[in-house]
Amino acid sequence: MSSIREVARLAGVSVATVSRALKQPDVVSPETRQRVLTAVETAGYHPNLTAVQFRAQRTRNLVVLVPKIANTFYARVITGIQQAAQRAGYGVLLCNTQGDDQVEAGYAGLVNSRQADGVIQLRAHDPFPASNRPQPLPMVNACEVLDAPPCPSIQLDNRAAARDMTEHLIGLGHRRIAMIKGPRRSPLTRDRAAGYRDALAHAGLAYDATLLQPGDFTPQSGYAGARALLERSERPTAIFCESDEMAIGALQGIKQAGLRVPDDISLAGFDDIEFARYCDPPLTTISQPAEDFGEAAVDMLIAVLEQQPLDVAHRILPYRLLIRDSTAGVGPNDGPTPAG
Amino acid sequence: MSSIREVARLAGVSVATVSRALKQPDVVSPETRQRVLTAVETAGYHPNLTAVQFRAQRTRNLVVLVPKIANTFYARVITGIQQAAQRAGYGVLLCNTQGDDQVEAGYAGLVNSRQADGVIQLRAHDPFPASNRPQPLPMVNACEVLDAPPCPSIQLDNRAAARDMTEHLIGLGHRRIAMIKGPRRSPLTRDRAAGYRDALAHAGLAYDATLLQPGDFTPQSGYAGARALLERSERPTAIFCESDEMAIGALQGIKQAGLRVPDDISLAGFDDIEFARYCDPPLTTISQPAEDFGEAAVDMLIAVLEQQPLDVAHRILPYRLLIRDSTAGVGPNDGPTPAG
DNA sequence: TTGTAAGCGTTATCAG
DNA sequence: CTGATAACGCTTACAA
Repeated sequence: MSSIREVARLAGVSVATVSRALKQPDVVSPETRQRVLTAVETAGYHPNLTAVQFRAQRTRNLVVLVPKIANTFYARVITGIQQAAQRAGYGVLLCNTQGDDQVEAGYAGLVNSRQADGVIQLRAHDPFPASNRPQPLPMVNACEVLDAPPCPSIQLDNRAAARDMTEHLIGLGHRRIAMIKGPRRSPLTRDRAAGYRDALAHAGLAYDATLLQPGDFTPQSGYAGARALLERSERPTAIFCESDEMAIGALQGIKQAGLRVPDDISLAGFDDIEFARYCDPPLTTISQPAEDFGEAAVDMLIAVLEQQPLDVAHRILPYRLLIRDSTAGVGPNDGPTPAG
Repeated sequence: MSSIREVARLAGVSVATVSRALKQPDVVSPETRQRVLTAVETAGYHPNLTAVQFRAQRTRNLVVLVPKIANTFYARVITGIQQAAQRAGYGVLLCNTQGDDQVEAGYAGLVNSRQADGVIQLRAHDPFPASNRPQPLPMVNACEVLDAPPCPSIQLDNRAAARDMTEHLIGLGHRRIAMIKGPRRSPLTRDRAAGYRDALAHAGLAYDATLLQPGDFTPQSGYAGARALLERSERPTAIFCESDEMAIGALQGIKQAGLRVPDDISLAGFDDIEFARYCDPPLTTISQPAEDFGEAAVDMLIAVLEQQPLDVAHRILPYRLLIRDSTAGVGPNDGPTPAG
């Protein structure tokens, strides 16, 4: 691999001139510039970016901490991140963390070891151990956000979205609305559950903790949650899952129990993943601007890194209630229990 | 950020000793080592990896060129890549290329600019322009492989897998078996179509080009392909899609046409993505060891980079025919047209 | 407009 | 066992 020195030798100029000819072309004479360009060509020269980064004391690389790359929602967020980063001239180091604190800390260490300039964290957890915490903190927290994030953040108003969905179900006449929740610790779960309670309270409906099922955002847990709910003596007339993946599992569980959606039971998801509209029936859900999360995260992180002021440190992105065919009015046998 | 010099100053030793204390602890005296470690602690020192890479003239980073990160099959491959890379002490630069030659060439350039040591290419395309092609080529081609790859490769025996699936359908009594294909240019498409023809020929069935529909691996194209096939006067009794995502779209198309799977028509996919078993009915498909592709690619690339001999330069990974509920025998009305 | 030379942080070599 | 020093490739004062 030829270095700048080789080019300088070929062009009969100093290395400084080569550098200038490439980085500030207008400051060298046209003839020199041409000679350098030719030499670059014949030498097959490519600047050594590692050397450039080393000298510049920054890499223009961003670390992205993703709990699970295979999750289709995160995949969309990542797509947005990549696009925005490329546009801004930054590279992306994608790290699959499985939500493991240790692994996250390790990857966050890329900033300490100056392999990257900043971190985009897609989980509600601070990956920087108190011991080696860069100042100012080059981080942005997106999607699942800490309660008091030590950095800029971008999230959905999960509580409002869940309230809207629950109100949609209530509006259809549902009174026994179950919820299959996400991971216990997640703020997402807490906020969506809060929105669900908000809607119940607002409609004057009793909150019944036995209508809540635990889950972990996987189809398997949705399946299990649905089966458990259907075994109750008084089964719910609607199930609201905190993610589409769980709803897809729940849908299978409901069908295997011999019930129909939405005739016998309504089903709602959250996220609007690609397969939601290919479900049978297509899934009513909340659509999130996944790619926008990624773009916004990159823009804000770069602003932090380049010490530009942020107009909003904590952004809320809009959602949409997408009513498809998996939710409908309660059937004649599912309404309020007749008196007597 | 403190450098090795700061640590040396604090410990009252030379920078060389600090470096040794950290990298070859057994070569410095215990007391010195202890003093250095203490100094590292109080200085909050982290080695500057950029400097290390610069000096070592290698990064221990691998570039992965992914056509579409949001594709669930690739997501699994990536998961395998990450695991294997981490185990081997390599980092991963994940690049979403959308199958764009320009973008790929740009990312492959990370090797030329020494931001990465090698490339894992998941598409049948050589990302290195002839002009700047490193020698020896630090690349591995996995999943969708070039016909004469200029580097080690890992792939499925797509032709055999498609033949197996087609034979499964023929064994069920199907005679009019349609295929919804992947992108025209892809070797995957060509090989799977070849396997389909193999099976037809072997069973003495006529090959009917009008039973082939174009597609691009998206659910949308599967939907469109299915609708087109069902409009034929003599509709097929089975549809074999070259990917599960297309099969999921096709399934919706079939249902919307008022037909049942598998009663009226059998449907098969390819890949065994997570949602395949959550389809209604669960999808018969070919399962691929996606994570193994990733791991094998990393292992082979590292062998290339570290100039270790490869026992097999071109690996074939095993598939499994997964018979679920979307394929069944032909119905009484779907058999060979009665005479007269 | 161009050249000289320092310096980024690390490690390897060589001398002590 | 430890220290001094050169070198990796590049950019940028500063000098010419």
